[in-house]
Parts: sequence; structure tokens; C-alpha cells
Amino acid sequence: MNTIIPFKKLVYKTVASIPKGRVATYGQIARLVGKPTGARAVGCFMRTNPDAPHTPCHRVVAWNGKLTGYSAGGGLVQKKMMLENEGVQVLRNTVDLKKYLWSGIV
DNA sequence: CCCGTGACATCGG
DNA sequence: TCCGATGCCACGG
Repeated sequence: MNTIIPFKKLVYKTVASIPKGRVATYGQIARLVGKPTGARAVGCFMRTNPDAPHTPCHRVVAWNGKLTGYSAGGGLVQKKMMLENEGVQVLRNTVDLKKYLWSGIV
């Protein structure tokens, strides 16, 4: 869909589609955009392009529910606080994917 | 234009 | 069960 937009923007759009109180993995995002193996690229976009307030990268975690890097604020600490603020319980930088994993379907 | 890098994911020993 | 190594993608210099 929409196709004329760069892969990067597509990822941002997908991440921005994650409902509040839910989280998604980098692999999940990559798969939704059509790059099941581009999980790395997804994280790369967040890191190189901190669209921060425009892209809720704090709702994106690793395949294990583990909160990985964060280029903004105080790092993972800030990220963790934002998730908890949205209703997602975070234990030691780890969220319960069984409860909060986004299905990809809004 | 070519090389290096990185916030992941998966497999093997 | 835990640890290490590899593959993939796109961006930046």
C-alpha cells in the first residue's frame, strides 16, 4: 500500500499504529512492513532518526519483551516509565508479551 | 559509489 | 540450559 513512501516512513507509520497499552516487537514491525528479516533495520530507523514524539518507539521491544535501547530522555528508564504510564507493567526492562503483545490488527 | 554500523532474530554446539 | 556466531535490512559518511 502506498508505496511511494520510503520504507522508513512505513515503519514509523506502523509503529504509530500501535494502540496505547500494547507493545510490539521489532520483528513484528518488520514483518508487517514486508521485511520479516529486517528487524534490525527497524531498530536502526529509531536510532538514526529519533522521530521521538512522532514515533512511539517506546512501544517497540525486542522479540523477548525486553526493552532495548532508547536514544531519547534518560534511555531505557524513560522508556520503561512511559510504558508503565500507559498501563503496561514493566519488570526490569521486560514486558509481558503474552499480555501486551500487539496483534498488528487495529 | 563503496564501506561500516546497529535499539534484532534464529540456529548450533 | 547457556553462550557464541551469522544473516538480514537500510542509513550515514
